[in-house]
Amino acid sequence: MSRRFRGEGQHKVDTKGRVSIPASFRRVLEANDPNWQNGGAPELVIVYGDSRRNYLECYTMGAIEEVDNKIDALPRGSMERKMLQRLFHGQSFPTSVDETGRLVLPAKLRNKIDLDAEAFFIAAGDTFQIWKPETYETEEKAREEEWLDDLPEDFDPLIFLDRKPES
Amino acid sequence: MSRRFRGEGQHKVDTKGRVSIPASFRRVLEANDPNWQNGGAPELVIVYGDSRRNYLECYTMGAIEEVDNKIDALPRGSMERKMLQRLFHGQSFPTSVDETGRLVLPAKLRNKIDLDAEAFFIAAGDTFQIWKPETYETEEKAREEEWLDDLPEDFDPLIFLDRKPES
DNA sequence: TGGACGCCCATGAATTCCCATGGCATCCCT
DNA sequence: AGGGATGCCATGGGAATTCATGGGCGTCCA
Repeated sequence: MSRRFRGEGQHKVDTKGRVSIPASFRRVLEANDPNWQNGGAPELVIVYGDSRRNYLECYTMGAIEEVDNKIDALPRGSMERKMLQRLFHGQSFPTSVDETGRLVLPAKLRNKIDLDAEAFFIAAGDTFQIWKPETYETEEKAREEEWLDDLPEDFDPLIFLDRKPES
Repeated sequence: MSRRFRGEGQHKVDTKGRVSIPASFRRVLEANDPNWQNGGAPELVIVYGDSRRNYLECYTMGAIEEVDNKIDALPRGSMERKMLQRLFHGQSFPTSVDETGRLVLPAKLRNKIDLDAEAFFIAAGDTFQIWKPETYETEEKAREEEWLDDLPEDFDPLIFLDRKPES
């Protein structure tokens, strides 16, 4: 079925660190978990990264496997490979969604992004992210505004779609 | 079949947020949904955007896939890519038209464009838009009038067809 | 021995599914 | 041409299911 996540949502985090994920995200996790079977709990991998990253990035089993394959293809001992292994193998946390559609975020992960009572979820292609709502609001929105301010009043981001990427 | 939507229409929105879409739009959605098969419910993606946008934009599966591909082609980590991902992956809602030809607009989306008992539909190339009738009337019509006022009495828009856009 | 975590159950609200109606237009038969 | 019969269209209502969220109880282990 669908390979990409779509949509956003905000859910409560209880004292145990349990948090529902948007229902539509569950469907994507299920569809991209080769071991998933009806009724079961889909697995996923949460990549939390180094101290500078202030959100959690969630990969479907299919997506993380793709990443793993790409890492395996890099020359052994190369810096790139080391860095990516640290990020995706070291700074990550494999888990699964329970039968009621919830994820359990261990204290360690919650503290890392300073999450308390609420969590904000947003789709980003073939992964989705979990943010502390305030962080998302201030950091990301601010960055967005700033960026938009450099553009004409009635600018429509869509023009990027039809422009060749520069760089 | 036809790739573009054509026409406009107005329909009632019931208390559950259900609203019929113009019948001709359904044919286009069906024709542009690779997974659609006779009798089934065509899927679509509703992009609602940030707080400044006061209408909903509906993409056929074919159209949204094109957008996705273009986003994938942008450099990872670029601002453009992030912005477009936020808009098309985050601020969007995947759904489908049911067997009776209706769409269900969740409260969140209805509130966003302040929709109540009626919804106005208008074709826009390979997408169509949903407006609160009053908003469309005041905002869009006004904008159109204003624009026309700047042009000579006997101006014919067809001239644009053969002219390169100025950018 | 007290968290941290896994598992089971519970509930109100939102959402989906299924069925129903009246109105129009079209098609077809006599 | 008259007059159904047919079929799609717009809309409504209620039942059934899923969601988001909360609480309790064992258990493992530091």
